[in-house]
Amino acid sequence: MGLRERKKAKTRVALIDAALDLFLEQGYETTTIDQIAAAVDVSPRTFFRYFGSKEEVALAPAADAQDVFLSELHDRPETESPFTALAHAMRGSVALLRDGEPEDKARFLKARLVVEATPTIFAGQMRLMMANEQRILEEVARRRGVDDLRSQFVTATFTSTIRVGFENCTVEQLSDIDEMTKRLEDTFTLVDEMMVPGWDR
Amino acid sequence: MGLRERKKAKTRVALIDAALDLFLEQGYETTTIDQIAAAVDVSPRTFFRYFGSKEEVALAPAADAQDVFLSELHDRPETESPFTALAHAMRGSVALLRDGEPEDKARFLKARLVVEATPTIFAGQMRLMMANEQRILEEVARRRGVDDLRSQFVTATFTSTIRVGFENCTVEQLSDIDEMTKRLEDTFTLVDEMMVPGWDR
DNA sequence: TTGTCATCTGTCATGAACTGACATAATCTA
DNA sequence: TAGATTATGTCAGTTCATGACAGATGACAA
Repeated sequence: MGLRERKKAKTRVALIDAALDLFLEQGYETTTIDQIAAAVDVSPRTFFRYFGSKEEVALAPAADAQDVFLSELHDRPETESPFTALAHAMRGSVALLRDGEPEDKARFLKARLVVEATPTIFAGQMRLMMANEQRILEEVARRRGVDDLRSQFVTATFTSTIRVGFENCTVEQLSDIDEMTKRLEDTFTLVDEMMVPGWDR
Repeated sequence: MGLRERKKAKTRVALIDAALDLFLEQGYETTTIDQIAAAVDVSPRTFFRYFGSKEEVALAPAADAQDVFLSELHDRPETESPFTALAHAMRGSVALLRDGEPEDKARFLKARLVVEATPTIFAGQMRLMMANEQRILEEVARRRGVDDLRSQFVTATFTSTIRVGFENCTVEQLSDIDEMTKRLEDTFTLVDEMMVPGWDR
């Protein structure tokens, strides 16, 4: 990796970190692009060369996490039923985060706090999840052999499960990956109880 | 109702209609507040006295529809299980629209086309749905007697059902309420097949 | 009817989020 | 080191959104 590429990656991360810190400190709406750019010593125009919008920088960690999840999903064995594969892919993604760089973990949790605190960003995350749902649907349809209403419902149910699992957490729970994992498992268990056996086949 | 109040309601509807027509004609991003205001012969400043943002005018019909749904939900008999009450409230809302003023119907369908065509607005609709979900959750929790993970899941499942039912429609399906109803019933039937009896009690 | 009050509306000024154009500076490659 | 690429800064301009104030309009009582 050349110097140019390394510098770019560094600037990108610096912009995300500076933005998240400012968002947490003084709120998303009240911090300006100028402030974020100044904190990293680049021009405001350069900010927009890294991120298409102010919203995008706040959602960058979430977007990255979704890419990780998708990659985990594609690595699941063919024998697993769709929902089982989805659940394990989720567990794998959380594990990667837990065992990864502390800075990455901190960044992810900060981003979650910002999302929870800002309706605009929360909506953006929903849009992100919906976009991701299309990619998940492809995998579910592939495993089931048909792209029908049921495949869509299995996919939507997974999204709901994740959403419910992450939602309504206290700040403590939001800041602790183990707590998150526990909550997630409770929700997966609940789904198991509520669904007819073989519902996702 | 006094003249002032009538005038206000008229201006509001005129702004929505003008905005939706412009959005459909030339796209959401490219139409300006100035254009919308000019089409209704009011100042741009006045537009913002009726709607907090450009997004809000596009989502006004969706927001109104959600209020109707909530009202239908509260009218459902106590004996119905949560999901049954939700499904019937949805049927009731659609029926009200079907049998209501043709202009209201046209406005609702136009708004749906705009939402489908515009990612930003789509995200906004998600935010609306999430906000509404909180209100739905209250009713589900009330009927079940407890606000727990299961109540949240029942609520989220309903939201998913509606979303899947309305999603991936052709423009024709989007423009025809009977088609929408049919699709919705198919989805409700599917949920019935996939869930364990009494799952929402 | 008329005068007073509350409310709505238009005008103006301002700030912040973007975007295109172009020049400069940094990196890469031969 | 020279020349090609690519990143960055500067500048000008558009649009969204909001506060302040003045004028217009409907509401209401004497």
